[in-house]
Amino acid sequence: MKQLVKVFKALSDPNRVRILKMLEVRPLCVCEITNALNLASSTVSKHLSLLKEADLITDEKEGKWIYYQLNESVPHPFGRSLLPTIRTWINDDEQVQADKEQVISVCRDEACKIYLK
Amino acid sequence: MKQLVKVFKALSDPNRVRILKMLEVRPLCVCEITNALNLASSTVSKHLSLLKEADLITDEKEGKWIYYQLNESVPHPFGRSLLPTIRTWINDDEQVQADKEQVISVCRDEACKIYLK
DNA sequence: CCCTCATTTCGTTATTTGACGAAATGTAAA
DNA sequence: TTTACATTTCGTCAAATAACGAAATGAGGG
Repeated sequence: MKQLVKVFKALSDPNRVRILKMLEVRPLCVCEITNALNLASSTVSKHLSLLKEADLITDEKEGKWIYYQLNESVPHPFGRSLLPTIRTWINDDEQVQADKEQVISVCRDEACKIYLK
Repeated sequence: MKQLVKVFKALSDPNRVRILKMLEVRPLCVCEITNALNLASSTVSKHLSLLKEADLITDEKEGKWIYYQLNESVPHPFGRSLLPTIRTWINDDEQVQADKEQVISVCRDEACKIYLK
């Protein structure tokens, strides 16, 4: 029960859903997500840690960056069922579409400097 | 997006999950649920209205009582997908099992007076 | 070894949430 | 038409949440 509720809580914030939908495109570093969501990086970091706590995403260090991605092997049935399902949801949402297009088109190096300006 | 988040929020509280799992057994009136959860009836009423707002349950007047039940025809894909899935989840949870057993065994008329004592 | 920069942690603040009890509402039975 | 009782609404309070900026941490390049 605790774990199930943790998963639903993780999914019950629009910014975290946006993050998940962006991660459907490819793994992203914090600064790319920060750039897209237009939030403080500390806020994005918190969102990511909640998603990670719910085992919905994983992180991987790569040099200076930490890449977050959808968890390919979620240890509980909730995420194993939900992640593929969510992939089919709200793909017609304007915000989600814009987020994904940005993720596809924007150069990471630039994105990671812009938001600090 | 708003609707999806509303559904996940509705599902992100253990008492509301318990309610949904109990409703898998049969429709229930507020006092039965109140009795099982051991909360104030006003609190239960609030939980039910959130679940109803998310279109996960429906209510139906029957004399003095209002029966709540799982929504048989949820108007959005989220609930249509989630309700059957949740039915397969946390059935080994002790609390959920106890709740369901109580729902099965307890006489409604008694349940509805007991909690007011 | 410094400097830069990505990320996290911490402290603060405003808002939301979950709980309660009291009061209001509505219906059925006496 | 009272009375009883199921349910909802309202006001309040404590705890959780989401946001921020500042400071701490960690890794790479000069």
